[in-house]
Amino acid sequence: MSGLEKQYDAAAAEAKWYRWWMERGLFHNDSRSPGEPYCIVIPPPNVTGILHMGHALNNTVQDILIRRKRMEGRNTVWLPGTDHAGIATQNVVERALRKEGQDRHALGREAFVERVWKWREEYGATIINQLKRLGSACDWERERFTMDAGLSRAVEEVFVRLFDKGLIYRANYITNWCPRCQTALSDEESEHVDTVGKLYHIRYPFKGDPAGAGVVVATTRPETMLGDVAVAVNPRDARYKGMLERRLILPLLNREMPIIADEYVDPAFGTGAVKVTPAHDPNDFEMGRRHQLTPIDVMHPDGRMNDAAGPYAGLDRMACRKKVVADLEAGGYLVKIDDHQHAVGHCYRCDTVVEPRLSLQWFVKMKPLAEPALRAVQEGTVRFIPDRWTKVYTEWMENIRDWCISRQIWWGHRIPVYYCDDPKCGHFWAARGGLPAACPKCGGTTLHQDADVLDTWFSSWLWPFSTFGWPDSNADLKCYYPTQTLVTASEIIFFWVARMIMAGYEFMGAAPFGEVYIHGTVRDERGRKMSKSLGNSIDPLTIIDQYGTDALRFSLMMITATGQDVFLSNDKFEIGRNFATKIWNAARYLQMQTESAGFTPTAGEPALDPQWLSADDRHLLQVLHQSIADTTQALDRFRFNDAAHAVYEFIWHRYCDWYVEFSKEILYGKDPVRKTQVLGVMHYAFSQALKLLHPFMPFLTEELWHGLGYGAADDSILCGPWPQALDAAGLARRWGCSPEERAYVEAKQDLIRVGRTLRADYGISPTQKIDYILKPLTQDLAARLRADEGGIRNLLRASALRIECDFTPGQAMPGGLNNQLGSIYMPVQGLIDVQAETAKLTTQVEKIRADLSRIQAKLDNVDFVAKAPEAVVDQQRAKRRELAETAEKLTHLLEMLKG
RNA sequence: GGGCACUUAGCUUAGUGGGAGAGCGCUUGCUUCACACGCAAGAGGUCACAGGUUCAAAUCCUGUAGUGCCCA
Repeated sequence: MSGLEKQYDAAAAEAKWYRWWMERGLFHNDSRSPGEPYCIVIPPPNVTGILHMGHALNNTVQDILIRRKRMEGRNTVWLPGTDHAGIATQNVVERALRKEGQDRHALGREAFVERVWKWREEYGATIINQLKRLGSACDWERERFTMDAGLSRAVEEVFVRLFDKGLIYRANYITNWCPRCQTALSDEESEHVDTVGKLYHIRYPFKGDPAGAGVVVATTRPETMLGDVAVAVNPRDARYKGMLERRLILPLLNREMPIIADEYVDPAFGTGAVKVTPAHDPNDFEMGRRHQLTPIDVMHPDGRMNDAAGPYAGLDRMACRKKVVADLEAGGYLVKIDDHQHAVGHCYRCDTVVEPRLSLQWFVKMKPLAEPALRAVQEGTVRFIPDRWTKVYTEWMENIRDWCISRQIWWGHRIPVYYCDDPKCGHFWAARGGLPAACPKCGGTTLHQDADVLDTWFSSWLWPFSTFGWPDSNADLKCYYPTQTLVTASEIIFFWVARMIMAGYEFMGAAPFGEVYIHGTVRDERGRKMSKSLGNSIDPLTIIDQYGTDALRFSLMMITATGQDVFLSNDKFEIGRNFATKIWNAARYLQMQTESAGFTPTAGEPALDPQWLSADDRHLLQVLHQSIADTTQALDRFRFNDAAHAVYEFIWHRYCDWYVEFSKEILYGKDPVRKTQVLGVMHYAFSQALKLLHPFMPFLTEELWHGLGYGAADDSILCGPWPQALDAAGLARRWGCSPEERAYVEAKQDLIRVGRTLRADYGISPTQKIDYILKPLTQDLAARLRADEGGIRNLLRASALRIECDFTPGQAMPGGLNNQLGSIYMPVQGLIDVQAETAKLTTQVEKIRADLSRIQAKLDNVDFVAKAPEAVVDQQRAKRRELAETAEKLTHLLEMLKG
């Protein structure tokens, strides 16, 4: 056992032990490893990403689960990796190209994709390395990337199967179009932001009556009027009866349009008449279809107006809006402009306002896939924690809409659909293994592949099995699928969790995991989401440098209630750092005492002879086992903050505050047998506590595990076993513990606290030794307290301690009371402030009398006595007795004071 | 517009029917032989508001107000 340095060097320990774990392959398992499988797949971070606090929270939780299960002897695999983040990564590389004065179109598709791969080789490991700094016990031999050959093959396989089943189709439809990224987005990728916009009321005159009242329509996007093909009203709307035969003239473009009747129109909204723009609005598109109207697309993919916009061609959509409004006003068509709050879709990648736009895209038919996935959650095969997410999931699944999976970008899995270029044939089909030799329909050999790539989530939804080699069958896939726990944030329940469950049933015939733990969102002190653009992020790596990885992890867990959002500020991380320092110093004390006693510690349970154990020893052992039970149970219930609190409370407030202080009397004393016993208790308790703490603070605990010599040089704390809690019977059998004795020790601690308060009240310096007198309630207690006299004296910093059952103060002196044990007096010559002391005791008596009368009122209530459970009534009676006794004793103390 | 969550000490919060707890901050004293990133003692709460259920409500129900999130 080498001496521990005065200061814990977190950075050194982190580098040392992570390498050490890796070298020993402690994070790796396979189907041949012993134990029941326990597997987690990581929510793959974007390859472009850098670690933020959300990742820190997410991965700390996973690491705690994995390390704990590993210690319990399970065959654990935590599978890590990254996703290729199609749009985000393409954006990053395009930005780099622009800086060089290039663009991807000039470069060409093949060269561009090559360039992205090069970028990924150079920067793609950033977040992986950051996950390692977080201490993540991932099985790095299994690291995957969604663009790997294996995962790409899985994507192709899935596409072809769904295509052949008729679940993938191609259609002209209104999709969320990002004019900046120039691609379609899925509904989930368009984020609605409440915006105060304008509602423009525009008059469309009747044909032949240009100055007449016409029909007034309202719109939030006036520039889309250029694509109007009709105006719709509700058929039951009396205001428009008889107008259906008349025709309207579209202002600015002077296009003649019909008025149509459609049930969709809400007569109560605005004027009850709506413009119909099938190429730029999903509802209008449906209406257009119902009435056989030909859509007019007035916009280029980049958001500029096209030739169909006539004089507005070439203008950006926002500039066009201004000009259209000005022209309408000039022409006398603008009736009014109201403020209007509505939700506007924004691209989740670049925050550009999304344009609902008609385009030809690929979709997945979701209803058939959703059915088993919905059932799985309703039947409890897949469980959400906290439970409330079940409802969110269910509602989304029940109203599921088809998934737009094609993206007009180059970085991603290219859609494996091939077209026969023979104009007489026109066949297209999905195929595995690249460009086919000939068209299966006409035999033609001029073929081309679809230009689009797939949504990144189309590869992520296969993650729990594609990462294990699917579609090939193998031992690991059989062993680890289904995985056990998925840990993620609520933001991607729809994007990812729901779709994984669907894919699991469709392709593996089983749910991909049994439980989904949804943790909260990391926010700043003011409750705002941390984001780069707000500049309110706290960088986990800065925190790691400043406080250490363990401090970051432990602090996060201490302040994060299950499933609640977490509010962070820099100084919150002091919790973990201070705790780490506390533990370090407790270890130094233990090591120091161990060395000077010539004691050899062991990791396991020491041979403790119950006949030598003191009440305080047994108390600590009981409290330890309570803490083991509490921590274990909290972890089972995903109550990470409760688990962290349980360990913190034990180490700091039970072990350090009381037992270490108690131990000094013996360890600085002369009884070698007691020294051995106390050191045995301490090493046992400390080593078990380190184990409980290991999932939270992996580095510090490994450092101390070795530093205190608990394992062989090659033995890691990570290898377990996880501590097993003894129940009351077990504790009694093993060490002769009893609840009664536990209560005695806690009463003794309270008595010491009362004595310290007396000292503090009289402003006596902690260093000044003074006398105390204990007056126990019974001779039995007197005997017990005498046996503990040295310890009590030490903790009170008393020069002398008299223990007398029949003590009566000869003069007024400060005193205090413990219910179970008796009174404590502090004989201070000439210092007693009778008035202050009387006031203090009087307040105490008054408070107790108030409590007493409340309880008395309860017991006088016949309904309470008749209807409340007997145990509760008994408890109240016991309490009444206890309070009455206390009041009596305090009154006695008061009388003494008066002399 | 629909749904979900939250409102407890100055701050961050735990606590799902029977004694209001913790961490930080604050006050006082202390460089006490592991630790000042510490020790000891202490102050501080009409549990958002209004009703209801119950012998009993921070806790269950209804409503109101405020805050946040999700969906349309």
